[in-house]
Amino acid sequence: MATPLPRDPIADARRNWEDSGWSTEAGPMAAITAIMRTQQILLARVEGILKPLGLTFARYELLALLSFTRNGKLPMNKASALLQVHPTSVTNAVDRLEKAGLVVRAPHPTDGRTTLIELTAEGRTVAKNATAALNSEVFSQSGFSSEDVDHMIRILADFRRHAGDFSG
Amino acid sequence: MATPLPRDPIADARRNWEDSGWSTEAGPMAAITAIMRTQQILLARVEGILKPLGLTFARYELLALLSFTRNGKLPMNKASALLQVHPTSVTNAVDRLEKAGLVVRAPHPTDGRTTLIELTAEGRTVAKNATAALNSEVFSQSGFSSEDVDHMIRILADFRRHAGDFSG
DNA sequence: TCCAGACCCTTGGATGTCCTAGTATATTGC
DNA sequence: GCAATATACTAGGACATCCAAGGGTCTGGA
Repeated sequence: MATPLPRDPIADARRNWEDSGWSTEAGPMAAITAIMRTQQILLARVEGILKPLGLTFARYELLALLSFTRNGKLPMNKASALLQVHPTSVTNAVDRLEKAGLVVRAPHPTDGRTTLIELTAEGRTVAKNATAALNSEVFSQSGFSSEDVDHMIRILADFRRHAGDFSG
Repeated sequence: MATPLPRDPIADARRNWEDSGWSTEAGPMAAITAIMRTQQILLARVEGILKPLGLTFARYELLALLSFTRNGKLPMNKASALLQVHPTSVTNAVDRLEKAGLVVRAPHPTDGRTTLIELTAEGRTVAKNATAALNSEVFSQSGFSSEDVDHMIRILADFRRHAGDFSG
């Protein structure tokens, strides 16, 4: 990470692919590899901002989701569906957030199987601060031009819809 | 994954951002969140293909990198730099690949600090099979149009260069 | 020549993700 | 009404990633 490489390793990989007879697949391979790498860079930035606040990206996402609900409550399974992560990942995040006093678990009033996650007052404050920090430190200077942002949102939304994330 | 959501959760998040006074940051937030989710979807596909071959994406990347070198050897630190992951991640991957007989560790001829990773004959075969599987099962039907692939490669390369990945 | 600082790899610890069960509660269908 | 099926959450395990530390090896300047 310290020193930039002299050449783009993904462009090199693409050339290797083409030289090996996979010309058709070289482009998608390069695009997918670039997405993987970009995600890694962005995640590192986000976690760097959240760490001083005692949060990780996974926990922040849950906190932010709760803060945008009307009453700060959400069933675990709903959170799992909206965040599109495995239920055990939500259990893990809630365990840690609860230990930090940012959320509490509460029984569902009518369904005994369901557990509600409730934002605490402190959790709401931390969520607000974290959002402000991410907006000013990451999102407002993402490194993407405005046109590129729009373009990516469109491309990736098409992809996600096609992958079955949502039907809208 | 089972059932698609009725609406795009990222588009909803974007609306929440705008309603909270973060209009400027809403776009980049949505784009970045979409990249995170897309990476997750793609990684799951890739791992699903590699699993029957006894590989994970991390191990495959190392195997593929080695298979494209002239003699199938690479110093650990070089692999770490090219794959752009932490040195300990390479140690971890090599440990498992070595246990599986796909690579071996060898001392560097002139620098006593350095360890070389060497592809075994079996490792080369597995790498070839894995690449063929990924090309036919993932890259050849990525879900991105040809234009979108080109566009993303350009956008993400700009981003990665700007982030310090490479200087070329 | 020789030692301090730089570099390389590994170990140990914290997190997160997924999968596979296992337990408890709801729902459905006969 | 009761058994079979479906749903919700959690425990345990496998992997991967990063960071912090530690021990071995080089190298350059005094």
